[in-house]
Amino acid sequence: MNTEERTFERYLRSQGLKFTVQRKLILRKVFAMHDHFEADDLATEFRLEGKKLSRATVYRTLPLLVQCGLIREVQFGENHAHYEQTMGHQHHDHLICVTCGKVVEFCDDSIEQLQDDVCAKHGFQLESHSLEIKGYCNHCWKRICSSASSVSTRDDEERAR
Amino acid sequence: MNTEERTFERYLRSQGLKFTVQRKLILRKVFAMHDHFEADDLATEFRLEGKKLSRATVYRTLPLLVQCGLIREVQFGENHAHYEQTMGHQHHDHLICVTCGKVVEFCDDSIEQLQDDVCAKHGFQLESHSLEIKGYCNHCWKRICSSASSVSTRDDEERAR
DNA sequence: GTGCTTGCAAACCCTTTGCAAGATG
DNA sequence: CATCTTGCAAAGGGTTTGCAAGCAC
Repeated sequence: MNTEERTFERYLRSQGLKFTVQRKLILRKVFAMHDHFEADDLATEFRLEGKKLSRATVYRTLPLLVQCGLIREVQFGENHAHYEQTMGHQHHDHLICVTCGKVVEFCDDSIEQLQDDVCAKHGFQLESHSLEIKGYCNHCWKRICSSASSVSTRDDEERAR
Repeated sequence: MNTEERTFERYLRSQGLKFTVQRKLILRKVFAMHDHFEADDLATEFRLEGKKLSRATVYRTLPLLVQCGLIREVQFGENHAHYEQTMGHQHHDHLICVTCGKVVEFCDDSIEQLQDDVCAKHGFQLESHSLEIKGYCNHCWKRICSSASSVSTRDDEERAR
């Protein structure tokens, strides 16, 4: 059993909850995901692998993983939840390309520091923060500049897959 | 006709769209709102005033107002959209109390500058950004510290209304 | 008139929940 | 064996959409 599993099990027991097969499978899948994922991504993968694990269980388990600090919820401006691992990933924020949807992670200590200052100034006790910058990535920006008439949108990209 | 209306009308015409009664009513209501609002807030107000204006029309109109720059969408970590006016409101970000839900607006030029730098470093062309800091407001933090056993949650606050 | 808009209701997506059957400690 | 958990399917919010009737230009 690895670190995440021990952390999760300890958390569950501390709450009088049980470390079930399903919860273990979800934990493993979450830690096998690269980058960001949605609740539905997990459910779909389980279905594809032929593992019986209902959407409801996924939706019930993710908040537990958030509560014990193994994952965090991130906002990408869409009206549904996205998650990412916290372990082995220091805190970071996201740059999102509004054209192709590409997400770039970045970390900036100065910004973090200034956020602490803002909190202090307004008498807030900081708990978490999320900074989401939207713009055009290098690739898309060049394409827009070179041919303003035929811009590929995120929809086009998705259709192309 | 005031500035917002002229802006909206000009935008609509430029797109071959029409400046209907409903669109004018929604625009006015939006500019009569204080702070932040949700699509449903508008629909509900119209209903209360006895004005016939369907939810569908509100949902169809808000994106138009975003596209012409009169309002912007803001994320508060809930899985549905919130909006705020842009005119007369310089760019700002939000501090959100995780306990009582209070939202405080703030503006920090240094943070803005650093965001520009981050974009430049990653070859992004900045389009917009949103910084959302969650924490405990002064009031809630004191209450938590003084009585760790009886913390009022946002749910409690809502129930109390 | 032509074409964009509206209202309605149904559909949609993401998420939550009640319940009876099944697992866990 | 008491309790927590699961899967199912139904319900729940917020949002979108097809369609026929209604307006704007």
